[in-house]
Amino acid sequence: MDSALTFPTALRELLRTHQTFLSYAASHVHTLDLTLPQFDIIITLGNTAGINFKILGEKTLITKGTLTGVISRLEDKGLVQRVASETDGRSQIVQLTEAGKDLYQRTFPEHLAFIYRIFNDYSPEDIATLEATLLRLRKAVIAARSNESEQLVEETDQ
Amino acid sequence: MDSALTFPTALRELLRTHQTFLSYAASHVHTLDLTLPQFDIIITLGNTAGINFKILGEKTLITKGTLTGVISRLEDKGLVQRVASETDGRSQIVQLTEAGKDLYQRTFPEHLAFIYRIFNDYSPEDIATLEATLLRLRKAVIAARSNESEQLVEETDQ
DNA sequence: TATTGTTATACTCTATAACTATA
DNA sequence: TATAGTTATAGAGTATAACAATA
Repeated sequence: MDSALTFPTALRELLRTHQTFLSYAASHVHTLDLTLPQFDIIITLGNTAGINFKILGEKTLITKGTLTGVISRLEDKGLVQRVASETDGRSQIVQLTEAGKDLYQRTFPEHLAFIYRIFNDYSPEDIATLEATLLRLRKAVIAARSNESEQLVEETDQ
Repeated sequence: MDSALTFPTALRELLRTHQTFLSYAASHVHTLDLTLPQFDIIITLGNTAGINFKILGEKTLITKGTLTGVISRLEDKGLVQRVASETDGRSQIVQLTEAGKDLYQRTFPEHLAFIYRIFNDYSPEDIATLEATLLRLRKAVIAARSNESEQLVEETDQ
């Protein structure tokens, strides 16, 4: 036991929980011959008419330079396509192709089912509680991140 | 097509929560000039006398080939050192150097404090509930992972 | 001038397999 | 034969900055 630590060690487990979960989720995604960022793009585009690079990057937390490469690889796989924006000549819309839509509709429920195996011993109420807990956590992280970036903006001069 | 999703879309938020959290945690770790896997090694080695590659890989979910590179980079930074095992000629023990211990003792509490900013609006009971929820989730993921593949990772409780 | 997306660079992580040296 | 760790390889993501086209 780490009794020397003055901070709750359970928070170390929080980090480990996230890591373990991501590793588990990735093991399914890799069976689709996709990376986690690539699958993230697919499910973000799912059930939309297309999203431009700027918004897509904000939603997936992938910076623009990286996003160009990720989208190009998905394009090479025939899963997404670039379409010029009609309202802004600088902007490119990223859409799922028909193959991409097929993949999304086939694998997203499959992915959720894979995730659901985790919850064998959970009651429906347990799952609802977990989802509410995580949603609140997500909002709290976003709030903290906002405060952080404000501080970073203030510190940009070093 | 709107009824195509038979699974709660809230689980999509679960993925996003993990991602958002990791991104937030990474933003602090990067200020230490460390990557997330490197920091993971540091906090795993913290308050231990050293761990060999095999166990270290199991704890951090980094495969051996990758681990060699990660440890070498940390060695280049003077934060860890390799020590030959006295009982097994094949085995290398990885330890924090004095600089590594300093870093750990200075930054782990700092990291937890950074994480704690998320919980501004949480009561102590809320935090306890969240920790219990996540610990249960972690155990459930490990159980699902065990069922999924034959290569079981022996988890040591802390 | 500011913004959108691309290109270029250098680094790190990842998975995999072949390899060595011990056991 | 099996195991612990290294090396080699190819691919992918990351941050960062410079850049072109458009607003």
